[in-house]
Amino acid sequence: MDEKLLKPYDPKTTEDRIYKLWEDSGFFNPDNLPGDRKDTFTLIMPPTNANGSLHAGHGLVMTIEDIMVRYKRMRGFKTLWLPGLDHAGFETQVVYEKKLEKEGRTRFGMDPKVLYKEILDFTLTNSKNIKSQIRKMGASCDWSREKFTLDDSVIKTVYQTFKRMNEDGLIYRGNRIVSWCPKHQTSFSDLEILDEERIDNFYYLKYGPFTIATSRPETKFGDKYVVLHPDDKRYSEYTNGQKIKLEWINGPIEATVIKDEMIDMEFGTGAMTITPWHDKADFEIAERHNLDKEQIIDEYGKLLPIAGEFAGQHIKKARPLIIEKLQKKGLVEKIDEGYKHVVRTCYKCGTVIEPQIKSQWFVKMKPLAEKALEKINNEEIKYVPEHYKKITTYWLENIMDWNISRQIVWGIPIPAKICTKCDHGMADIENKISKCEKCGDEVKQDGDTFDTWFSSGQWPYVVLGYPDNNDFKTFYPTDIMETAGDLVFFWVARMIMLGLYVTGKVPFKNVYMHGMVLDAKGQKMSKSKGNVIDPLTLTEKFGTDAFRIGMVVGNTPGTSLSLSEDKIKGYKNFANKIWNATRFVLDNTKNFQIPTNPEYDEEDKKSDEELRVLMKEITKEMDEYKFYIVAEKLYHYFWHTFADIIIERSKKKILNNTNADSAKVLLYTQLTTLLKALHPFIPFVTEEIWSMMPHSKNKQLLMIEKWPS
RNA sequence: GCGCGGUUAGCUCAGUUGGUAGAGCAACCCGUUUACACCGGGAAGGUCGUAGGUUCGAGUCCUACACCGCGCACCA
Repeated sequence: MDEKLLKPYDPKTTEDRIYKLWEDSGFFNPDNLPGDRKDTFTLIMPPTNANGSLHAGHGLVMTIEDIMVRYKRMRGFKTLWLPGLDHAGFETQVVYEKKLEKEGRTRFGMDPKVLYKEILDFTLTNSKNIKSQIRKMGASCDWSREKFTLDDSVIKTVYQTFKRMNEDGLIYRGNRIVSWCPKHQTSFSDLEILDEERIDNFYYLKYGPFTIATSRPETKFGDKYVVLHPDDKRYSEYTNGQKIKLEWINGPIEATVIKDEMIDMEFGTGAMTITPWHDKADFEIAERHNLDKEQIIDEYGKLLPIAGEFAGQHIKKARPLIIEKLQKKGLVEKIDEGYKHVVRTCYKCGTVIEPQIKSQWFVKMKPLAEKALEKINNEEIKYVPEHYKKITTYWLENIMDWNISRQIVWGIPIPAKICTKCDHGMADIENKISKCEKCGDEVKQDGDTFDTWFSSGQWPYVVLGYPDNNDFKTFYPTDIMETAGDLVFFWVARMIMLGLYVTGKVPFKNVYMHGMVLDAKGQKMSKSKGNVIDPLTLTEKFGTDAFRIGMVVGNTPGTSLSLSEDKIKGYKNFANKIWNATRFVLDNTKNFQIPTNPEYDEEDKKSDEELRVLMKEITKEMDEYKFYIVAEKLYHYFWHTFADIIIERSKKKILNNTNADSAKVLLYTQLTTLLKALHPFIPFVTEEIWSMMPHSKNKQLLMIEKWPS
């Protein structure tokens, strides 16, 4: 017997060695797998953010996905798990900005090329670290196919898609309201914006014969349209287009009456003035009635010359001063304190979003969403857990156009030229256009980059080498997309839409969403709270196997998981239990030939049957992604049936030599079966034990053994 | 405002088509039996959020409500 077995199981001296064994075997690459494997199983790893180190959420991703992959590999599938790293556009830029800040620098004013190079170096350095951490988790992914979201091949395909969408009329450039973050100096899509409930003052201001209500008096300088509902009897004397002279913040103005059904007669006074440059709803009214639009607030949140004496002031500081002036002029009717409303903020820094009109690239989403809805509704894509289907279809049914321009350097440059005179935008992936195709004037390169999700939304077919690569033909559509629940719109829905648009096929047949990893008290982990659990500290302490099985037991898809050290510790004991049980089994089956047709006594026969039944159940549950229940059942069976009953029972039989052979056969075959079944969950300890089994000399790695269904 | 999820043993959570409530951890008692004290044996612990309804029978289905968490929304 192997001498290692005489001591307790030691993950530290085992895991790296075993991982190397796997990696050197080449079996992570589906092309090298033994046997005739007709059916493929493909899983694309969500590209890991390369800007930091592995956190608990990554630990969960690697665990669940590796379980899926190892199981399918053992089931005889030609199994591909394709790893990738994410440059993570805006996310990384924010991380890097913080670094710059610490060094007393700022990205503004920096040469974009220098900044880009710096972030690239930073990312590449960190990515080495990330990759070794992924290996630590035991991930059996095919490193030979690894991709980075800024690889040339990725950019090439993304450009092709942009060009094609543009030709198909799915992309347009235009002056539209965008969500602008005054701190980060970039626009966002609607998904990067958070709604935050706030309590503010609500001001009732006299606007000629009307009273208007607003929470943002600082936007009102240019308001020259008053909008009323056509059916509002209170205002029936006023007609659409009617001019009214009135005294306003900085002097007399002429206002125009607009009748629009969008007005809610119940709200405020039923009369509203509009600021089309800084409010989406107002913008739409202005578009409908073809009204003037004027910028009041600049990109940094400061008032423009139209604000007169307030010009140059930051809106936050100006607001009370403006109210003071209005009060002096007798234009404030009343102020409601404690007005509860929703403010939109930047999801990264919490700064209040200032809507601005900007000329940027937008994707027309309706036609894309309709195709996606069809495939989801007819179950060509299935969701686990199912309720994500409802969430997705609701979002798709109410989809808004997607702003894909970002004013940051860290990303894929938008391949387009912009006319310096008429602002016409032209897709130009070959960099050939030198004159505006509309007015013939000079053009300049679009300085913006793509929203990072525009490229990662194309990930499944991009990484497989669409359209000509063999991998694309073999492995696409992929089988499952496993990712965090909060990416259901950001990423999953967009992959479906873009995948259908570009390849005509769904990018994956199943979506499996896992929940968030919370701390032991069920609170969100955050650096400021100081409750962040580092998965690598846990694997260091208890072993990767213990961490992995601790992550899945009782963790149903979609729901968040509370992670505690005690739980992981319990599974460290489990790994050791298996280790010790193996010692007993091997000790007692020394020099014993396992017969091909074993004869069991009555109770052993029952036990043999019991495990077969269990394996049938488990196999079904594995196919239904119920890893949480399989892990628990295996744990329970191993400990409380195999160890507590079968091993204990065998002691007497072997000692008294009554039905000893039956006992020995049962011990050996059950251990063998259980090692295989446990392997996807706790790959290291099972592989290590496998190598010490007497049959192992001529045998292959456990990772490619046949699953005992 | 609309929607989604949750509410089951002290804690974390399971509970597949409705048929006498489960696991892990913690706590309690006993025990060093030749794989393992990173152990074994035993016992304890829940009117399944509330109120109705359907049913022979409801943790499970229906309806309201409460609380927690989350998402969506152009109410100035």
